[in-house]
Amino acid sequence: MSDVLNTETVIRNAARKIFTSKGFDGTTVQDIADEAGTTKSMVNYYFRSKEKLFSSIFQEEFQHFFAVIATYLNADLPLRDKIAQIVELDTNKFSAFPELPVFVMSEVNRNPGIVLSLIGKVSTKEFLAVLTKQIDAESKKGVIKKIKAEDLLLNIQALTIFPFINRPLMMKLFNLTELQYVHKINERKKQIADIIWDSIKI
Amino acid sequence: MSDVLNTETVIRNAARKIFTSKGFDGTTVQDIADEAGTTKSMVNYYFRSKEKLFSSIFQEEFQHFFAVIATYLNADLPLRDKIAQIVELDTNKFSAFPELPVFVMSEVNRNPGIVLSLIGKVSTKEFLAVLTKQIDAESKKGVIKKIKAEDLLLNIQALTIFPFINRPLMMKLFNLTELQYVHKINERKKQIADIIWDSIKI
DNA sequence: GTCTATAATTTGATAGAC
DNA sequence: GTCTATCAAATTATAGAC
Repeated sequence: MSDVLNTETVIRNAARKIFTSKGFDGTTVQDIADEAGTTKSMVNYYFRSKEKLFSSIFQEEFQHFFAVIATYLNADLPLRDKIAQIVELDTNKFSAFPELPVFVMSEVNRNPGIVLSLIGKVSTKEFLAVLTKQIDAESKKGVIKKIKAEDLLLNIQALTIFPFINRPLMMKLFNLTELQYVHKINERKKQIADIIWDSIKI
Repeated sequence: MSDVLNTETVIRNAARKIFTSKGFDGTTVQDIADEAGTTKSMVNYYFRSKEKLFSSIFQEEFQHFFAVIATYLNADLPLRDKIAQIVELDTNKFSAFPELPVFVMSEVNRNPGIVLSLIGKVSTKEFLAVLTKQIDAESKKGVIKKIKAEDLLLNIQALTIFPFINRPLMMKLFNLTELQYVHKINERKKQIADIIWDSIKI
């Protein structure tokens, strides 16, 4: 592994940084070239257009966004542990990449034409099949209520992700320092898992 | 009341429509002029600059965004009813103005320099004082757990608002029609109130 | 107040020398 | 592959006629 990255990689890394922090509309090719220490021509030479470069970056980030859930949704764990696991790992991921939720959510709403076509067939039926079966089994045993897997997932994501989207407002309105914000995010791991479990247990 | 609106109002309404749907970065003065059926010159004549016009619109929308909570947070209602009331009214509001959550959340993250200065002193201490006292009283009676008012509010907002931000993804990944989406949003009113109440009741 | 014209920059993208 | 130069279009904003 060389320490010197080739130009294409340098540009890609610069583009990821700028796009994820300023969005497609707020980013110029010049911004990316400056961040990469090169020229607009080089950006267009390697990626043909701003939109193609953006698409490439978004696709990566979107997969990153769903990576934890996609991996652990079908794990062989009791439901309660699975919920706690997903909340824990997603919180850690978004703490490491705090701009990821805003990036995905903003672009999906602001530039659906560019973005939604990239998402393609995630075939949600399969995506949720194992979890649905698990809920079915545990609800027949009378351990939990009968709920839709997609609703369970929506509530987990809402409670986990919203604070990352709401962060500037939370810090402003609740007068939080960066440290207090991070502390609250970590405290929430257990709280969220409890809220979700309480909402489905019998 | 005349049916004919003056130019300033027409421009303001056009600006609200374009800004809330495309954001500050995605909007041009020309877009607004076209929507208003006038010229760029007129937009700048009345509002001096794109940024000043945006600030004016954002301030209005931000107040709109918090209107329900600000009104009902200190209402004289049992906590359980108050929670249900806020979820119900906020859901109705965001159903009528579906772009409001994305607008506020995106701009707060993408253009904090323009936006956060407009929010000013909402003096959260006062904002939450009554609710905090109410929680204190009911928790001393042993009816509910002892929680921070700000955390309760955060969870209510997360569960209520997130589906409006996540809407394009939900519709795509869960294969929902517009009608099914609206139906789910309305079903969630009771579900959210129950989730929140279950999470704090003893 | 409203318009046309235009200034001054910036944008995304390409041409062409090396 | 990398650069400079350049294009055509678009951008925010202003000047000035009416």
